[in-house]
Amino acid sequence: MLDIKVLRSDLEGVTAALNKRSGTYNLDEFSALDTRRRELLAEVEVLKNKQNVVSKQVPVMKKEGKDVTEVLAEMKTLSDEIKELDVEVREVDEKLQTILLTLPNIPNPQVPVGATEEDNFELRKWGEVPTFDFEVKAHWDLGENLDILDFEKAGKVTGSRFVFYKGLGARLERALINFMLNMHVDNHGYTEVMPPYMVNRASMTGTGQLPKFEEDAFKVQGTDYFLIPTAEVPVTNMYRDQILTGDELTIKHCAYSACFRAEAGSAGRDTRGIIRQHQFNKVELVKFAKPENSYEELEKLTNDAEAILKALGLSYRVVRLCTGDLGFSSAMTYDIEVWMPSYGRYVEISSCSNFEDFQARRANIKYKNDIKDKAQFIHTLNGSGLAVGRTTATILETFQQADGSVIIPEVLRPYMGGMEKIEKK
RNA sequence: GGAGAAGUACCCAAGUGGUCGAAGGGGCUCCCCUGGAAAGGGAGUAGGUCGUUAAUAGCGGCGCGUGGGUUCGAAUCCCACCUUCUCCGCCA
Repeated sequence: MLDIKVLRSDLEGVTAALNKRSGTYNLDEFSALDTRRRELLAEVEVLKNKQNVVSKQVPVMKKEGKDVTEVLAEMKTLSDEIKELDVEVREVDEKLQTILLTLPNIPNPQVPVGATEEDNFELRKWGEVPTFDFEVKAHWDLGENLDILDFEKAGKVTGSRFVFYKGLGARLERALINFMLNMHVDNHGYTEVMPPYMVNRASMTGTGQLPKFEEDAFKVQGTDYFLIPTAEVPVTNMYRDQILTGDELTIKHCAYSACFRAEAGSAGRDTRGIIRQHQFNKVELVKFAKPENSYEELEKLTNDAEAILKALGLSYRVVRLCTGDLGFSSAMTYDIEVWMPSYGRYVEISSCSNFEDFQARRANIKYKNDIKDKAQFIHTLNGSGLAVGRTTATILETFQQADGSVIIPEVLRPYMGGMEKIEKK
């Protein structure tokens, strides 16, 4: 959520900044409602003050034996007026709130202005793009041939965009989860969390999924719970409505979770394989930082995610998303894209963002250095470290052999019972 | 899921319609006492948010789990919901 005071003081500047994103934003309605709200408040608060003052006099008058019936009659009228105005205030407030909750974050000035992913800015590349002296197979073919991925059974059991991992496929996915978590906990100083996979409406609103993107989420029928689209939601909301102390920061959490996305409107994209599923595994990194060092923390967080790809020996690049490609809540995002041989291009495997105080304002997460200080909003950050299914897909494709077997990256072998290769039985 | 109990400030806790933004205790801060400390004595102690404003100054609105309602007036009465605890049921 944007700071209403900033909107008031620099409406044009904010409008211009938002319009660098995809979509167009007009804040005239906001402006009118905001003015109306303040007019109403000024009016009703004078009346409430009068009501408070007189209410204190009534018992005194009664004690003195004075007749209060006339005063009470007058107060009844006042009370009715207040109620009417309060209703109006509430209506205006709700409209204002809806507008505020549907406005995206202001891009950081460093974010390149652009319309589509074509305009993202490539910052660095790591590793050699793998080459093959045989015809490259896609991970879905490799997976089915090795009998470690089964799309057909998942289609029968559930529906499209689901998969069964089987045998060493399941083992590989699980190995990756453990490898990633261990590295973030042991080498990067994150505290592991296992979050709930369902969250309430307030949490979804806190991180920015609601109210605007309800159709992207799976709603649990008969409840007001949603299946989490990412562990970011429960982990960030752990600290909702809290004032943290300065010496607690930076808080760093990592969390494995299954993630659930309706992917409404994405039919036809990445339909084959495990790149775009309704349910997928992800290890997420979440940070709560002081504003003065949040961008430093974003660099570190991105490096922490990159460390996984380096250890696995997968070639990747890091791009800074342009304004047109930037997510709703983010002020700046680095995407890490891994080389996917079957696609013949880089594919997103991690998205690392600084939300600045956008989520903190929605979720009401603050901190103060000293007890005497005024509490201020913290900055929240998060990034995938990494998307596990996409990592599995990349490993299968990158380390495939001419005979259809796959060499297991060395760092994963301890997690795979020392096994070096996945091959057809 | 059923039955019961509870949610008051940093913590414990009193308060069933009016002068209650809220007794009392603990804690914390300051002062006295002391060579210094403890004990003892005294004083202070919502945080937040919204509006007004140049202002983190004043003033005002809101605030006793959350949201509604009744009333001239609600921590107190009514309704719904949330959370915690106890018992029962069910279950991994």
